[in-house]
Amino acid sequence: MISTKGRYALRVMLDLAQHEGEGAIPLKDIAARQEISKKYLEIIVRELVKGGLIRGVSGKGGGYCLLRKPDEYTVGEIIELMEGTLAPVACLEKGAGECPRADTCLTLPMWKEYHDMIHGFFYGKKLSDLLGDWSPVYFI
Amino acid sequence: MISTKGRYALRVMLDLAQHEGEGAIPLKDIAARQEISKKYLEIIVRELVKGGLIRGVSGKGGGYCLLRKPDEYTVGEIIELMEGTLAPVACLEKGAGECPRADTCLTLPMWKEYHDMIHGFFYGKKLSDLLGDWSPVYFI
DNA sequence: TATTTACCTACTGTGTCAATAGGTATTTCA
DNA sequence: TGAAATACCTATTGACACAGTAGGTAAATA
Repeated sequence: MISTKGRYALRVMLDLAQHEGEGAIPLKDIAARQEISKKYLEIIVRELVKGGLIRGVSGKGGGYCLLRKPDEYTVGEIIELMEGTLAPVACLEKGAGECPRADTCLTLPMWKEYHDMIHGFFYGKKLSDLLGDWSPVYFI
Repeated sequence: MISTKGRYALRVMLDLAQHEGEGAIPLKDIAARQEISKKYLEIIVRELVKGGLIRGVSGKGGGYCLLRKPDEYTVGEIIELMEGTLAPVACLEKGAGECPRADTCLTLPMWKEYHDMIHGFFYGKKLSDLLGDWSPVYFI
């Protein structure tokens, strides 16, 4: 299961994308639209800021805004930042030492294949791919 | 992350598959080969028995055995039995009521796609697919 | 200077994970 | 018939993460 942190973070990013160009978006508004506790969202956006995905603007008229265009974010980087890892098993985590059973483990190849698949899935999706009702731009 | 229950259950099933035709395999032997606490494995095999995947034989000379051929098990049914669900989000769990935000949720379609993908991955893999060093059968 | 916002530290209840402990029931074999 | 080996069962536990809540400080604007 993807935790609420990962799922809420994605919804925050989408909310910011939907209000792109409107300046800093206050968390209060995001919390109201998304029907998520503002207090809890504070924790989530703080991690997004620390992770370099968004920017916070203090003071009156402040809020949060994207640092890139929606098509320059992948869903993978958002989810992975919040979840810590996309690895399905500990031995595939970055920085994990080689498991002593690795040579004979019958399941490891499958976990690798699975990991590659979900990694490809999430990193192959852009934030903009999830924005549904946008006005398409036609290249003439 | 897939829990140890799911991963250990898979290894137990593979161990049983590797010793198919040798009668009941005592848990003690499986625990020794897999280097997993026998006490903890007891919990896992009990669920496998209750789930109808394996059979237990009490008494001296007893143990556990598969109820089907290794190519008649999918990895999916094993993992799903142990994990409870393969759904990545609560609103996609079997028996979950429709989320009130479902109509406007920008992320739901992606979670559905993700769910379908991992479901297909695990249910498309047979237990026998993970057995490495088997003698291939050539169809002439 | 008042207001609005982000930003920060700390705390908490709940539940799951990953086992462990200590038994009882069942079957086989000598 | 009794000892041994096995499955089967209930209960307990420590650690940790999850999903928040509470109550503040700092910064910017009008």
